[in-house]
Amino acid sequence: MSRFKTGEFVAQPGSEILAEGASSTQLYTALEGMGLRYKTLEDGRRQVVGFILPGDFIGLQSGVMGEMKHSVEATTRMTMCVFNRSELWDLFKNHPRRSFGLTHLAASEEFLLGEMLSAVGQMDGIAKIAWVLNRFYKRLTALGLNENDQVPMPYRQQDIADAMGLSLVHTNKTLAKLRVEGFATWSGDTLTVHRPEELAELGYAKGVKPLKRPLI
Amino acid sequence: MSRFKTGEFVAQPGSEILAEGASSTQLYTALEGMGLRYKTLEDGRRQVVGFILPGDFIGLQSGVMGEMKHSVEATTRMTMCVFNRSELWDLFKNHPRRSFGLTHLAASEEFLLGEMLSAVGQMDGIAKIAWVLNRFYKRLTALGLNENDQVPMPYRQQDIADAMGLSLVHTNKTLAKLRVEGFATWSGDTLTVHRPEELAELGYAKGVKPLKRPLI
DNA sequence: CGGGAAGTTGAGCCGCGTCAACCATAGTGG
DNA sequence: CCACTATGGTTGACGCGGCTCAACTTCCCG
Repeated sequence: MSRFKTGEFVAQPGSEILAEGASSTQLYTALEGMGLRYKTLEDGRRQVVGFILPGDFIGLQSGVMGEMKHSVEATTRMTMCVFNRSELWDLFKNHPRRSFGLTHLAASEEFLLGEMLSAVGQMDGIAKIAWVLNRFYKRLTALGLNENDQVPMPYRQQDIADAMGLSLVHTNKTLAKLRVEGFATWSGDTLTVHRPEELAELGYAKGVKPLKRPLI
Repeated sequence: MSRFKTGEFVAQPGSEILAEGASSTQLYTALEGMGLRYKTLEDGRRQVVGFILPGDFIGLQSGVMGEMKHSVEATTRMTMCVFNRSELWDLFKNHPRRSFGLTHLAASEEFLLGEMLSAVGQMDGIAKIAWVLNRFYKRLTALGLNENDQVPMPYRQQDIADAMGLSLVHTNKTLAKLRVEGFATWSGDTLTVHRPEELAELGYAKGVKPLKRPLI
């Protein structure tokens, strides 16, 4: 895969990596740091459509559909691996396994979005918050970033609110509820989960397994 | 593409084509009729994650990830084109254009889900309903199924409610509002849109263009 | 020490969910 | 041919979860 790598790129916290509507000629894989995918509505509201963790691919839509359908922003400092879009073709022509992996990746994204849609559409406030915290905890644990039930959580409450379709105020109050009830504590940029099982149950997510993704 | 076709399949209205969790060895393309994609939560609630129209691909997740992440149900009688999963490999190995098209398709699905998530997460009741009706109207018009501002609409109100995260009752009342205000009338299995522009505006969807998809 | 960004908390209201009838249509069996 | 039933649509009453507004508190960073 290193054949395709054309360089590394470092994004500063708060900077926009790809803009909705842009047709970038570059694609990225996140190596370190965390980011956000979001869509902006005409009245300024924002829907967060995904959290970017190390290993995630960025810009597939642009590569395959010609333009990005959401923006991508670095939350922490991020280092990324850069590819050129033109190499996508080479990949499809000469590396069927890799291109299959890419499709797998797209299907996985679709799966994640479907899960999120179910949460946003069907759950009440407390379940939504429990659901994201749990999903986060599981993904980061799978990445080996869990130390003593603590995982990094560099986002703002507003990001979680925009992800789950709740107001900032209500998100805050719901987090407080989870805290005093002893399920999980999110303070500063670390999330501590005290009772993983019960948190997962609150988020109706007993059966969700971590995704295994083929290397790319 | 006909090389890959292994047959045709007809599904009766109300029947389940693929079940969540199933690892089918068959993939389908819808030729005629309409269907639903949905996820079922543990407490029985349902989130509709997509409407299937002629030309849509069914079972990509199963083909590429090993199992379906949502169920698929025929709403009307549907006729579908059937492929075998094993042929997916052949496609990736020997038909880069086709496999690229498949990835494009997966990315398009992801895009649609993102749009839907934004609507469900950020809009209020009337905007949500206006948004789906408008999306439906546009997609069906693009398929040439529009006659005199009328398009087929074989779904139940419950399906729309489950798609937009609203209760059946509130969906019904909101539809009534759109009807008396003269935006759109949905009666029986036809949807009549009287003022497309204003309906679209209600749904914050001025800028949404129909997707062009490469043939598969 | 001043200013801006994020988090916290209370008050008050309303959109939407739930409950509960009731109506319309179509298919079924006696 | 007509009760009987099932499915889907319609409408009103009422309560609550979550939104908005608004103040206040940290905590940085210059």
